[in-house]
Amino acid sequence: MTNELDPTDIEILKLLQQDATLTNKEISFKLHKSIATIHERIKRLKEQGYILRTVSILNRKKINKSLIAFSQVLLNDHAADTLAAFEREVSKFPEVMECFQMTGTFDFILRIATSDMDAYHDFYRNKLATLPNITTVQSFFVLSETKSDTAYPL
Amino acid sequence: MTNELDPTDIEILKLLQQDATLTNKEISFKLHKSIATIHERIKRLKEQGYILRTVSILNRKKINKSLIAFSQVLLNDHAADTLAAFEREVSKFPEVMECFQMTGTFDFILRIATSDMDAYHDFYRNKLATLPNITTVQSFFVLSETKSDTAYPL
DNA sequence: GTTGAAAGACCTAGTGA
DNA sequence: TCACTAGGTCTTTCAAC
Repeated sequence: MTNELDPTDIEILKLLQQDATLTNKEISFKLHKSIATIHERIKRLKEQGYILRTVSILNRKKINKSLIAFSQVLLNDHAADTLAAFEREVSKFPEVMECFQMTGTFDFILRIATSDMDAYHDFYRNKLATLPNITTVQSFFVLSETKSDTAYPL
Repeated sequence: MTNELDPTDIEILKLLQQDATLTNKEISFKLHKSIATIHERIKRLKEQGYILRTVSILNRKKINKSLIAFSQVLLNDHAADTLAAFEREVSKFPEVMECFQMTGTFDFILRIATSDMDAYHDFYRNKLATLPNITTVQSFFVLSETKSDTAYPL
């Protein structure tokens, strides 16, 4: 079986990125295909790793995660071991939802979710700033969410 | 019924943030509750807006979105109308997955998904840079993903 | 690759405890 | 909150095209 996507696969992925509670039946109706075809396609898309996982997205304001920060971190040593150690340790903090190594004037960008500025301060002081080899941390805070999507353009 | 979360609700949300394909039966087994209880809880969590939606997360490298950029945008005018107009227009671009208004030395941060640097360049030149009132755009590119989670800590 | 059919699993609402 | 019930829906498989 081929490992490339045809237009039906693309449409299925578009739909599931927006709403993964759609049943095979509903998708088959939208795409004018049989239920078995849709079932087979989705099974293959999961097996071949196109679909990584299916998750519920929560309303962060209702679960007391009102403050989102993006923190840019610069290290004072760029040996592979140092970078790997930072990645390993920072990933353990539950407040850190994302960690990317970046091009440019800093090394990493972190997305940090906390309840408020006090909680962020606590995280910064007692967790992030205790990691070795950090030169600077520059943080920016989300004032408002204009667009917040997990779907890639297809 | 109250609008606060008890420990069972928290556990359900934790599970569904990681894997929303779990059946009520599986969740009831993990949490040592009846299926009816789990069903009732999840229904309520959706109705009360704790669970916003359920989506499939795709493998961006397999769907030709290898390049992720974070772009910091500074505007030359901060009237409410200007901000709103920028938000409205930038949200229309499918490459823009996220747009947040931020505290600090710039106004917005955008997460942009494209296939490669050529595609990013095209987006920048023909879409983003054509919007009015932009003073500067500073972009950083993801070198590697250390952690990429949609789940909030609970 | 696609289809329809069929069996089994699951969802959902309701009852009574 | 639970156990149980029952109807309806969905998933999953498979022989056949």
